[in-house]
Amino acid sequence: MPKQVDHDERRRQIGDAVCRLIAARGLEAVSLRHVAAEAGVSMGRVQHYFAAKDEMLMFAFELISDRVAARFGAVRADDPAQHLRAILLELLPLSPAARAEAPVLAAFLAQAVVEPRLGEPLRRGNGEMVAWLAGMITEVRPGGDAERDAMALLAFVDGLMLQVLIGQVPPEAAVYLVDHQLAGVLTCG
Amino acid sequence: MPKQVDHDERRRQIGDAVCRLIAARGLEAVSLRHVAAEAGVSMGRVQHYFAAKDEMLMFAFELISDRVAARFGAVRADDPAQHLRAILLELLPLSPAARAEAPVLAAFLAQAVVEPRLGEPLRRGNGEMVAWLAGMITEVRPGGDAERDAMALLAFVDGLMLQVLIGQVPPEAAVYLVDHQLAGVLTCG
DNA sequence: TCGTTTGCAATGCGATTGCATTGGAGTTGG
DNA sequence: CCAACTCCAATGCAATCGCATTGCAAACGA
Repeated sequence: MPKQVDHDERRRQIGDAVCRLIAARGLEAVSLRHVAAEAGVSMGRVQHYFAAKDEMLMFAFELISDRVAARFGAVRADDPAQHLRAILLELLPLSPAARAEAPVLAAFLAQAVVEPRLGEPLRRGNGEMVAWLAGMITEVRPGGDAERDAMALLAFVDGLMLQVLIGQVPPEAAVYLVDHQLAGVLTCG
Repeated sequence: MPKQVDHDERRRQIGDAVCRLIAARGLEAVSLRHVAAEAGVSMGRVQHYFAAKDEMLMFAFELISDRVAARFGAVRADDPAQHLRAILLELLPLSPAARAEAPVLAAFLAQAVVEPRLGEPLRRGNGEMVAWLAGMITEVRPGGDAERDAMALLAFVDGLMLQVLIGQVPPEAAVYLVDHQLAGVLTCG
């Protein structure tokens, strides 16, 4: 076997550069040359690890999806209600990690409107999220349409994420809104 | 005065083509040539009415903003609560007109994350919307933090619009969710 | 040592981009 | 009639795009 490098690590570095570009200047700024420059590598290397631009973008999408999932998985809480709240807040661009990932998510979310290949994994991820939220809601407040409340909560934090990203809602206000929304779900119907 | 045409009408026709392109294939499909082809005119004409691509995109943004505002203005209801509900439903891609405009709004919304010049008018429009919603909420249910509930409602329907657009939530379910959310706001805290 | 395979850098190519330029058809005030 | 002005079609141009091709350095098995 000749010269060997960590293939996955190289792909991850390039995918990172793609995400940074999307976060800073949007999806339309992603070109092979820009990605190579952002990653500090040659364009030949980018082409060596990704056969086509589209494959690179899909990899970047899976990369941030996995990263968001990892952040969710790292959330710990004693109380189920606190766990629920922590997860919802984790979706908002409050922490540095979330602030870096949220613009990328928003860009892919909008792209999914006109690109069915993005919509499919996005729907699956959202579906799992709804199922998890519904389970948590049932645990905290048995009875009632937990799945409906889970879908409503997810739509709410998704929209709130965008509002915070465009500077419409300051982060502290977003936390306040989430808390009130959550209270409404868990106490009222 | 030499040959005269309806300048605003011509700009509107081209702006319409831009919106159709965005709705069908996203912002990145907008090029002078594609717009000209979609509008059924020559590229020279597009250039004659818009000095730069950016100006054309901003015009398209104002165009759909005005159109959404017009749809809101056309909503009539006897009951303030019914008025509130009708406006919220009008934001979702349920009617043919809203279905055509929502993908365009979503594209500009995502673009506003990385383009401050879009964020400013978007924030102003959202601010007016929140003020109106808060007024209606106060009218239906005096007392309580109406502005907070208005912001929450707006974030909720914004997120729900995206969920419907990507096929995550069917339209009927969206109506059901809006009704329940509204009931929560107007009856509980 | 030598051939083979991997990992890339470099360059080229056709297509497409936004925009500038040119020129002419059509209309009207002087 | 004609100079002037609007409207716009056509074409050109430099830049950038995604992708293909080429070639070579490095590393290992034989």
